[in-house]
Amino acid sequence: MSSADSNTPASNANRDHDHDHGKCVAEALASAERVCEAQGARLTPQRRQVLELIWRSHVPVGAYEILDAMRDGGRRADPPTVYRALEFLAGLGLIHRISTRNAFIGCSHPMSEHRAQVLLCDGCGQATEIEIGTIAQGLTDGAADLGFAIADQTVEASGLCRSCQSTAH
Amino acid sequence: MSSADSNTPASNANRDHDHDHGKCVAEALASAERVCEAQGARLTPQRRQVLELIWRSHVPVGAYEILDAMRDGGRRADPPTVYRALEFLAGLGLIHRISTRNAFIGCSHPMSEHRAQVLLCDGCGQATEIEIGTIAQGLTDGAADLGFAIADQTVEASGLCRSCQSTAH
DNA sequence: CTCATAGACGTTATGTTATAACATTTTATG
DNA sequence: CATAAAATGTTATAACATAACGTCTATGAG
Repeated sequence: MSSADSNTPASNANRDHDHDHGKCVAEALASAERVCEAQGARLTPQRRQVLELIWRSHVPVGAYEILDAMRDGGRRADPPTVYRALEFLAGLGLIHRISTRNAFIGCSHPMSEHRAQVLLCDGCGQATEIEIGTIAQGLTDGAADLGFAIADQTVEASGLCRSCQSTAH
Repeated sequence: MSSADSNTPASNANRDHDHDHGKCVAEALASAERVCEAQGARLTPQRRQVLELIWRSHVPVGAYEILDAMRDGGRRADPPTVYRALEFLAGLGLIHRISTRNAFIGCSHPMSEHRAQVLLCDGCGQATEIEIGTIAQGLTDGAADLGFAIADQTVEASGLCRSCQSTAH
């Protein structure tokens, strides 16, 4: 087995560029099955395919890339098909929308309630989901001081991951 | 003069729904002049108009709304005209792009270096820029722990502002 | 002054992302 | 099987953004 992976889905926060990605995917699909089961939701073949396509890498994937990939796979598909699947998956917390990129990534720990943050590497394009409780809470509290009740948070940062810093000259 | 305003541009963090908005606009334009002066940048009539249109309210404004407003004002305009002005203004920190809304707001304290957060009310639509240093720093530090060097942050939260909570039933 | 330059702006066309609206099929269930 | 709800198909269009290239204008060097 490869490099620095641990056994938890959340381990992608520390993943290497050459981690065992097959495992990421397998875990993600297994989690998805469990989440759907638990919620009484149906992970149809189409939804599953979209989820798999998103999990092909840790680079956020655009809706139309997914669409093209589905068509390459021989399936007939149109934008609403993809967006419906995305809406479904996001609703269950199985994927996250990356607002600054108009793209989507698989959620690395969909089973737990979380308010995550995302790091986006300008070098390799990979997204890394992290969860710093003090950020989510600090934002909630800071807003509350102004009487503002937060329902939803979007926290995205771009920059360079460790390996892309080494690579850069 | 109206309600709870103080004299600092940053006061919009606490602004009331019926604050003296003329003052917001006047201050914003004055700041813009100073920033441009300081940077050797030119606040052309067109750029100034876009900035004024963004400052018509604290609700994030889409590029095509700006475009329509410019046309209503009798000026001929096309999308690149607007996007160029937006790019210019954002480059100087005079406006911020709201990624989760594909829209823009005037920056409430453009003179100072800052890594702000934005609160978006789902009721009235207003955006409020806040600056909680521990959030920006916590994110930077948390990323650094993973070897990730943050260059840029996007922190947006949606929910209900104080007055929209009162209003809601 | 006039010429060269760079920045700003005009103009056309197109690329990219997302959703509205309504028809049809599939699935779960009584 | 009948039925209702969920999922999907289908067409069309809305909404957001930029590429590419041409023209104008302010400004400074000579």
